Amino acid sequence: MNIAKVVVDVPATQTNRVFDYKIPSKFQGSIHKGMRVIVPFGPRKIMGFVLDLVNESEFDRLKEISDLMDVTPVLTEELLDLGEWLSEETLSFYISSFQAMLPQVLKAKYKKELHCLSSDEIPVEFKTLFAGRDFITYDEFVEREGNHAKLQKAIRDGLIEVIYQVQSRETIKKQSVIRLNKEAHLIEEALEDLSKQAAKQRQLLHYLLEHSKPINQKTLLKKVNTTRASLKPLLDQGLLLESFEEVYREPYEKGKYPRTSPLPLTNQQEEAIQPILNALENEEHHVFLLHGVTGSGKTEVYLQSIQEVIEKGQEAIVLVPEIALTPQMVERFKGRFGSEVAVLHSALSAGEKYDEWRKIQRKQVKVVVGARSAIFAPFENVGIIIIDEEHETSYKQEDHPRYHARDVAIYRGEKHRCPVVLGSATPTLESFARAKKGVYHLLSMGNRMNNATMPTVDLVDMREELHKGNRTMFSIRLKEAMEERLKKGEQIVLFLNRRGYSTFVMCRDCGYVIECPHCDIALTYHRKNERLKCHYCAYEEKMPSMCPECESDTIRYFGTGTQKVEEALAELLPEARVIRMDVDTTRRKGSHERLLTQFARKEADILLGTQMIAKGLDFGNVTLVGVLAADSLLHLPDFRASEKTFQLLTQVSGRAGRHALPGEVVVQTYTPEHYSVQLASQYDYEQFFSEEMKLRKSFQYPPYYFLTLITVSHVNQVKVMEVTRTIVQLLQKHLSQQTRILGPTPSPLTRVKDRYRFQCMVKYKNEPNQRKIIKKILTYFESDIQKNDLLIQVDLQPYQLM
DNA sequence: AGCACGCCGACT
DNA sequence: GTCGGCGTGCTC
Repeated sequence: MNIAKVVVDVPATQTNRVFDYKIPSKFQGSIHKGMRVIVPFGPRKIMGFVLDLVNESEFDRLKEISDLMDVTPVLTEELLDLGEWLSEETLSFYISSFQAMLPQVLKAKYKKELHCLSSDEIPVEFKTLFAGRDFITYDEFVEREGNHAKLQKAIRDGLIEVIYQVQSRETIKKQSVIRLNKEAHLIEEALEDLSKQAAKQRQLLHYLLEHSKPINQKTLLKKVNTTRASLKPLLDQGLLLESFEEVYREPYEKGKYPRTSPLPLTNQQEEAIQPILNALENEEHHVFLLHGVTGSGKTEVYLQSIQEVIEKGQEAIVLVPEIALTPQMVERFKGRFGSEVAVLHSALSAGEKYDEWRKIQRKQVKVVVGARSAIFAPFENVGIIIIDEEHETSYKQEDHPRYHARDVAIYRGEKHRCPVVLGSATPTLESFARAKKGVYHLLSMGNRMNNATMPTVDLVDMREELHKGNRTMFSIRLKEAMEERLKKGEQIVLFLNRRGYSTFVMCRDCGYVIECPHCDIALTYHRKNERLKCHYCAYEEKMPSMCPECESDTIRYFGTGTQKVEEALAELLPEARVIRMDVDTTRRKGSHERLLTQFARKEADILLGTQMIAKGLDFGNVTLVGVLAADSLLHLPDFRASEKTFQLLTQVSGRAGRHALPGEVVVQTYTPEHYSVQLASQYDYEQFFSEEMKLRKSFQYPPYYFLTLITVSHVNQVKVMEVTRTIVQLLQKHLSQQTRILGPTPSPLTRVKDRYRFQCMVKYKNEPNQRKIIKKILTYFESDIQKNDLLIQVDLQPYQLM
């Protein structure tokens, strides 16, 4: 095997294939599939992944691999296959899929350097630029000098050489470890020779003689209560030896989590877990849909299934939504499986993520709990894959590769012949429909643990409140309920859905709304620095004191943000202690955890927050949940709006009355008659499912039809419309008769960052050639894409329609 | 994506 | 004649 097939780090249509490279003899035997290598590509050097090792190539002028970037492969053979499949499936570049499967620090960074070869003959202006240095970065050259012609001449004349550096960003944390460097009797001798004043040095030696084991420098100095100053002479004399050993960055302190044991299962849990255990035993791939109401004990089912997997010597992947990856959740897994667990989520630093990933790669852990990308955990003997809160939209990646973690899970589950468990109180219609059809295996848990009942839900019609003259954001019913809890010392969770309710600025006189000059959307008011910001581009401006249109000074911000609710709350219930949780108050590392701990310790009466408090929280003292605006999601231009509303209301209601105390939910809405609000208040998923399915059928939406969303964007609106129209025509010509193609229509966000956006939607039942046709269409527009900055985005099975 | 090559107009 | 602008095409 002296030839490597390499996918290079150039995300472009023309380079989306393998390139062959000769393996120099010095790398023979040490190079393996799945490693990163540095290869010459054109005039530069770049990173690439080795996909295969072969003996022959069609190409006759092969270049050699320059260097290896890894000692062991970073991608297993399974993941290499998965990456290829993922690229085909999502119409992405191979390189993008491979990068998506690895921690960010393994992404190569590139440096271009100018090396001075002959400092005598070099032109004066270069001499000052180099100022005696051997080399400068290309960026520095561009910044300070920038004369390209002169540079090229100097290169041609052999005075300057361009060197391309490829570096990986990973860093390995090392710690200093101290050990004795001589035999004990020699140390004893040295002790006698030590100066009388060297008390600390003596103590250090004594300590090491006593324990005779290598010890972390920090701990040693602490034990002896000294500093490195007294250690240094001993190292210099060669009595002690210092070495640097690799350590993992520990985002979760060791031993912090008290160990838990498996709890006895209820009958309901027992019935749910049995089919999973059977599948494990028979090594069968099945997809299970675990439909369990909030508080029914799904997590314990996961934990005990994983236990079984570990006992079989296999590994487990658990996905939880980013937002639910709270310390509470981590605690449940760490508590049960201790150091066998790696945790991967976005709040970790790049280095921490890399360390957790390495624990998986080295098989030092058996379980990974993580957000979407943890589905690519490089385990080689996966025994179970669990996706908690299966309906969460965060499982769909919104940029390339646009994959859904559920699809990847099922693909890997088939490969490893292991069960995949999808858990939810409110499954997606797609999954529930598949379960009903028998494609998935349905497991139901309809009752809560501890015989707790679901909290009663009061729907409050906010239109009536308005008629009664109540103009505040709290209904009389909610206000009374809150006062009652405060009196009893019980706690309250207030939920506000920010989406679709952002705080825009409007003039009360003329109705003028301040919009982003680059995007078709109202600017959002940020109270903190009195500025208006655009959520889609970086634009921001100062909050004006008068209307730019009519110069009236009655310009105000509208909408309901958590900050505004907090202020109103302070007015309404001045004695209540409120914790506000939103992106602003949880931005700092660990603040999420701190706020929740405060609330758990009953240091506050009310927890007010957005999405992030809707899931996974479990506080026994919470007996009231208030939903301030239930229908804020309902009117978004999204066929899943009703489904999302139902899911959210159900999830939020689930936060109350989970233990001994009964719970109550007050839902404020402007559309109490809407079926998703009604049925959520009755906890009737089945009924909601059948109502919603009827609508999906008549409007031809999933799960009856598959969707493909194609979005075209360009600065020129006419161009966008033309291209979209052509795409629609091409699709109509090549796709089957039964398939419906809608469009061209302007996107819900017609202009973003000064680019116009048009879209078309494909609704189909069966289109085996769709990807091939779309690929052809993309090739057709290839030159426009490359030269004219045309952008065509294809999203198969889109979640976000905006 | 870079980068070189090459063609064409403007200038020493 | 030479320099530098950008369109075209290739990268094992």
